[in-house]
Amino acid sequence: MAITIYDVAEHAGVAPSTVSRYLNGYGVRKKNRSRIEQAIEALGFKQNLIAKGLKRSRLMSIAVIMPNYSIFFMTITDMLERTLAQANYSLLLGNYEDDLTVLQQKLDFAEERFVNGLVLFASRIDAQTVPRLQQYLDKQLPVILVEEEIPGFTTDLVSVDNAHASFRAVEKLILTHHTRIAVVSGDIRRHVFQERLRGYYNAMETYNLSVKPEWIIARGVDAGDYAPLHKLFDLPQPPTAIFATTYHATVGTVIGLHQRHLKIPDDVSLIGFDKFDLIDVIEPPLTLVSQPFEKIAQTVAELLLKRLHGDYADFPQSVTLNTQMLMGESIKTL
Amino acid sequence: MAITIYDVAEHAGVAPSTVSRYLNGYGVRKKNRSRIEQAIEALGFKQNLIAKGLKRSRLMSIAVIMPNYSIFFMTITDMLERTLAQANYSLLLGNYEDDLTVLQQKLDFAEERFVNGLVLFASRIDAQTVPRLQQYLDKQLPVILVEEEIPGFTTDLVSVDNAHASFRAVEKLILTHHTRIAVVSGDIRRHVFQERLRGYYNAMETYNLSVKPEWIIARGVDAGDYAPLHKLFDLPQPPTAIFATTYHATVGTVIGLHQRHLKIPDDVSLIGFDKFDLIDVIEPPLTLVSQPFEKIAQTVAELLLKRLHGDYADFPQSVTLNTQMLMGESIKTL
DNA sequence: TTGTATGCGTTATCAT
DNA sequence: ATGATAACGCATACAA
Repeated sequence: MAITIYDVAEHAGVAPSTVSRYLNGYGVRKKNRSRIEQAIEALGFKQNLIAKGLKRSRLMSIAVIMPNYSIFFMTITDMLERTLAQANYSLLLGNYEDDLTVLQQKLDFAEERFVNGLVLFASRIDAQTVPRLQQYLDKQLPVILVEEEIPGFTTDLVSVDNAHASFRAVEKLILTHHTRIAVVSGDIRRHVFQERLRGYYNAMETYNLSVKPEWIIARGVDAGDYAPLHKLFDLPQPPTAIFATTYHATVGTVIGLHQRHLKIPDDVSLIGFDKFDLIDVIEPPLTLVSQPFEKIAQTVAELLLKRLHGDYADFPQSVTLNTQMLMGESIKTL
Repeated sequence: MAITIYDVAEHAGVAPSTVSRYLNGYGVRKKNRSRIEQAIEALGFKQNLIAKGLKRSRLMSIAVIMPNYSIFFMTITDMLERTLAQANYSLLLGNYEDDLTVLQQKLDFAEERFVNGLVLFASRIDAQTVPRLQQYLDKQLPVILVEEEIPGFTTDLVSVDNAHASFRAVEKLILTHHTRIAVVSGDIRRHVFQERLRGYYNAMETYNLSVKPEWIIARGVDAGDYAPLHKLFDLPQPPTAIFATTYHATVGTVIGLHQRHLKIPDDVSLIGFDKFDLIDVIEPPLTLVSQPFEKIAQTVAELLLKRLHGDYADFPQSVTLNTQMLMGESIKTL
């Protein structure tokens, strides 16, 4: 078969266990070390991850589980892959389709494959799943939550300042004298979008502006369904500005407005969320709340690696990263 | 530790090897079978994939390697995951960033993890990588290519009728009396886009229409760079129709035309490629060449599973699936 | 068909 | 610091 530590040991004139120790970073006499290194080089030896796994019950892999394969999750995952691959971890991908039953299956699936840890993009995860996740932690399997916390589950979390970012975004509109500001929100059942909506309410309240319920489009502008958006402009006093709290809502709003022959920013001002490639193609350039994807991925990876090394000193960490406001030309000063 | 086949064997009053045989679908006496099943149920036994892997040198996983995490690849991957998970295979994801050096690394990485097979989305893969891929095949590791073949490498391939689909698309424009038809193409270095372009040329030639070189925008309308598109309409005789050969090109073209205040289809007719969710949001509904994602994924999975079962009877298979033309309202009859 | 015994490649325990 | 040896959980050659 392949080259094993026995072959290396023989070639180097030491015992297999010494080779093993060398490979795992234990102390080895200088002379032996160089001989082993030479043998490894000469023979082209590579560790057998399965055999190692059989002892360790871990396969040097990280489960990355998300509610769907959207561009946001995949962007983070992509960056995660680069960092973790360097640390010799592979990614085991899972899509739980926003279904907690499927999530349980994926968690089982991942554990049966002896993953070393879990990165979970949480979406509407409730108490029923918490015990299952707790089992991961109990088995010393780190769980890092991204974007959204899970009520009742204490673990590391990497998220952004959703409420604050939204506050600033809406404030920006208010300071340019907009008072009738509508919101096109992502799925309001998700905590992250509730937070962003909360930022909106806070801003409106802070500046003593009243909010009409009909200004809040709660399910976003999903595939083809921009009727809610149109209703906005059938109001006797239509909004002069829109705050879109997610990428899809942003793009959907742009097209919907276009469809209605409303020009940005002349007829309606817009501030959106998330800068992905397709957004560059929109005219005028949009003013956007931009999430630091690279930084998110980096933070997740660092935190995960730290836990994998057994360092739980600062557990649980909750890292909140700052978003950035990209100034485009989609806001008109009234 | 966990429950092993030894525990099951003891509980069932048989030898461990009998349990193993049962688990692997070999003949077992009826009485023993039911006792084993009962024991498994009672003990909550689950196979240890690592131990199994140590014998088989395979970890019940499939490497899915792609040049980037675009929506096309992820859509297929998503569907692949569902089918393969049912067959107890996990997906090991890799992004080779359109870089053949990285691809080699990913191939090594996957093999070190003892994947059972490989699904490869090929993009501009040349002869230098072929020997490495051939090694996979030589080790009985099936390699299924998706969308694009690799010159000099013989293996299973699942693709769509790119040239034919493009021919029909352009023909559709021609039959509605368009003669000046431009193309916004995906990266022309990729075989798949060359094929689509070929379909265009074929159609034009078939109908005795001449093609001006300046009608061919070869790099697509990438992030923000729609200058090439604008140049089209600075021509003394601008095109009356555009054929966009990829999703990005399609969306980019829509926005670019909008930017230029050209209306679809009144000013310019458009036929694009690929129907993803965001496209639903475009007005008017576009006429599109639609790829059968579900069918592609299904075919890949079936073919892969067949190979994994050791059935190479019809190797190599080249399955070409039919695209569909979705009739929208983006073509004007002149 | 079933049981026994051995090996897959590594790590860990125990001496030395 | 090093070497011999026993696991880890399963599959299989061989014998029965």
